[in-house]
Amino acid sequence: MPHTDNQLTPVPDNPKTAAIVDRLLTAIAAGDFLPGTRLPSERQLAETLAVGRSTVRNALSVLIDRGCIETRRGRTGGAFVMDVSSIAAGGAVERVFGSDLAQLDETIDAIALGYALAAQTAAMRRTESDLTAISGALDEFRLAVDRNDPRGAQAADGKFHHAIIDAAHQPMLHEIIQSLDRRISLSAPLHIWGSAAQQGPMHQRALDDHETILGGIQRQDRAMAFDVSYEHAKIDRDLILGLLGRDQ
Amino acid sequence: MPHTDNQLTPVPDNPKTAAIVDRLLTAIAAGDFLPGTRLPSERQLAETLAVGRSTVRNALSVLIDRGCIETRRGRTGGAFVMDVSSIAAGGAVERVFGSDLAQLDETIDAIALGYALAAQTAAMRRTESDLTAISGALDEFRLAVDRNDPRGAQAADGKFHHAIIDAAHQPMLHEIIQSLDRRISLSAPLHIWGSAAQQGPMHQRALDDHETILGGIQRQDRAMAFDVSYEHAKIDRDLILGLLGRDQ
DNA sequence: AGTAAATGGTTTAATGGCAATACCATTCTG
DNA sequence: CAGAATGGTATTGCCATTAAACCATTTACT
Repeated sequence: MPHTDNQLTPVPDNPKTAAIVDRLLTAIAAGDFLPGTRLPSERQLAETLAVGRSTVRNALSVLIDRGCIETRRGRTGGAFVMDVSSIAAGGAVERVFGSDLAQLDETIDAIALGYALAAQTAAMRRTESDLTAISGALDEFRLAVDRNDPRGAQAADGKFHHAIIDAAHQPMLHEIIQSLDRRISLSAPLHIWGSAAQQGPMHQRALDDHETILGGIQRQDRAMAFDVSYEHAKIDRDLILGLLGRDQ
Repeated sequence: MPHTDNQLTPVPDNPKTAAIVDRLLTAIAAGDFLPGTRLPSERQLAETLAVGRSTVRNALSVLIDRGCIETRRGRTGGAFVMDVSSIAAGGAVERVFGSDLAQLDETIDAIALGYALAAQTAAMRRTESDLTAISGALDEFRLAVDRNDPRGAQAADGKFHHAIIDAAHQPMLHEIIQSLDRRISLSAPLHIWGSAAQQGPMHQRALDDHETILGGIQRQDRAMAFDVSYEHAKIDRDLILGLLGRDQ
């Protein structure tokens, strides 16, 4: 009965530094900067973000502390995104979500709903060229799985889901899903398969799901697209819980 | 094909003040503070938001400039939320969305999708007590419409939709919808019916929609819940376009 | 080899958002 | 009329942030 949600939560300190950390983690989580990749130079980030270089450095030092990046000097130096395993190590999940595993589950559910809504909407709005893009990404994924190429599979997987979101023709949906993804990814990157031991079964399940989802979108069967996407997104849940060493 | 969305948008200046403006607008848009209502005192806001009173005042002055609130002094003074018509006047919509009407449409579509997803999810997850809450809000709404009580109808409408979102049992969905609502509401409050001349027909349409939505949720007919909610949310689109004096 | 260029790392001083505090002006309550 | 609660104003100081140098390291180019 009482629906009094207080929006008036405290404002964080060091707001600019925090905002930069936020943006960089978002970009990393979104796959704009894959592990091993170099971030833009400090001077460039300062200009892009319209802040001083010192502030950028403060933000970068936070990311270094969290083990998300490391820096190298020299002409070809820079800030490099750490490998997934390095980030996942050291209990990053616990550091972010603490003991509140319920919130983690809730976040994953929200992400799953987001992807499912995207697939459902894509089923209604997709054009022929959308279908071409999705099916192209699926072919890539299948090829990478056959080749036992986890890196390629990861890239193709991102492309596939991205193509579906594009097919929903709703840019804000894209933003929302990304911002939700970030909440998980900053501690346990979604694109985590590269380090998973049980790649094989996961990839096979993902491949089946992808094919079913594409079929649903092609036939404009939105219930199918929704349901399979929803369950599919929960793969990440299993992976993360596996990381935590808990079976539930 | 190219899916390179740059997350690295500039960091705003005066971040704390901006954050407070943001939170207050969200709260207002969410209906936590209805028109005519008094906001918490400056000193109280400062404590709640964990900022200095000067910062709160800076934020309030922004809201005053935008015509969202006005202040009165004295013991019973404070910052009062302006009436809808006052906010809607003066081309506030144009000021925010500029000439980019496409983005406005896109935002409304995203909101509609959000409400529709909430209704669909509610259809799957609702408990008996959820149904009681929704149906209670609907009764209130019907009563207010019969009484020709626009204020009451507005309040009951908010309650109805809120109850549906609650029934989806996904708190983040609630956050997301609110943050989307805010983008519109800060310039053209969604709960705008109080000032609409064509209250009657709108209320009747809303009442019919509400009943159909409740029926869909009761019968767990998620397609029905989704579709009617989606179209229902577009009522706001018609209202805003009407405000703009454009027929499309 | 040697110079230039591009990067991260460091220091410094100036700026300005913000916090803390006190006090004034206004208006209602007792 | 006194007190209390509010918005409005002014003062002071802190510190996050900026800007501008300069240093250290590594690579590219001549």
